[in-house]
Amino acid sequence: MWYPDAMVRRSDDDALAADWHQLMGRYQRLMCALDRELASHDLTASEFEVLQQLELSDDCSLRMSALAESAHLTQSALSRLVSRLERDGLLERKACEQDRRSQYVSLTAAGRSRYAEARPTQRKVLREEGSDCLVGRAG
Amino acid sequence: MWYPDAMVRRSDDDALAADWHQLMGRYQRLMCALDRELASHDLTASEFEVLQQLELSDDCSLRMSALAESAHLTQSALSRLVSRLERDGLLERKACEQDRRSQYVSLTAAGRSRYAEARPTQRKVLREEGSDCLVGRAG
DNA sequence: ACGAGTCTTATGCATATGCATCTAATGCGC
DNA sequence: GCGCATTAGATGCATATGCATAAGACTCGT
Repeated sequence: MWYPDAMVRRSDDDALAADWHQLMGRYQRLMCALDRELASHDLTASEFEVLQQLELSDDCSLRMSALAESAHLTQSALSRLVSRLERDGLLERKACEQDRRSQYVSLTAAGRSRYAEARPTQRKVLREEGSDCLVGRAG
Repeated sequence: MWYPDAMVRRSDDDALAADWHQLMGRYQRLMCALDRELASHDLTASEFEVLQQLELSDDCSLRMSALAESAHLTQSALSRLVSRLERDGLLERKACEQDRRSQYVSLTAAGRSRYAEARPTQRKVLREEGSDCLVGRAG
């Protein structure tokens, strides 16, 4: 069945809006719970995510832009977040030889162990708060 | 197959984490796009959501607590958000007769028309940015 | 009727975030 | 080699947010 551009079927749009509404709900609930619980490890959910992406990377090291991409953060948000974690000794910036505009970010030993400590907490929250809204959606 | 509490199957936890990672990505991308586009109507995505929940309510009026719940916002976030929209004349607080702790929030005419103006923009963003990560997930 | 406990909303404070912009470095055409 | 466009990352600024708490209103037991 066909519809002109200017008259997209109302129900399609509304289904999309309903999905988005649901997505917001899941995100807010999980994000708040994670921030609250991870606070005991002095980490926010975003910070944890950055540590995790580094841990999962080949040599625990990524370029800023790649890290921003994989942690779903803005370039500016990542820049500041990395500054915080660097100040706390959890990771370090290293200049890139090939392109002196770029920086490599890598986990320190402290960063790896902080991540190891925090991971069970994060997983517990995901199990407790997210089992009804995450499981089976990995596709 | 059975696993002791302290040793939940690694793959289950990791699947949950992968789902959460994906959820974050979808949320961030859509939220940013919505904020950017809705700015042309002087609205944030959260503000739009509040207007929408009011519009969808029976008499365009809800108690603060109910509104916070249905818009997926913290009580404090909603309180300030409502103050902003009230200052802009898009909605108004009304005292509740039965319980003088409570407030009713209701759309003004300006609020309803602002919502009507903004909705096509929001729907357009959902269609363009969200078609690949929302459709079919309404359940 | 009084007081303890609960609920509803507002607010002080600290902070994370996005956008716009800036600087420095790189690449590309000529 | 020299400009010009592009790219990487840092930062000024304004703002939205969460947590903790405050203040006022309600409830219920005694």
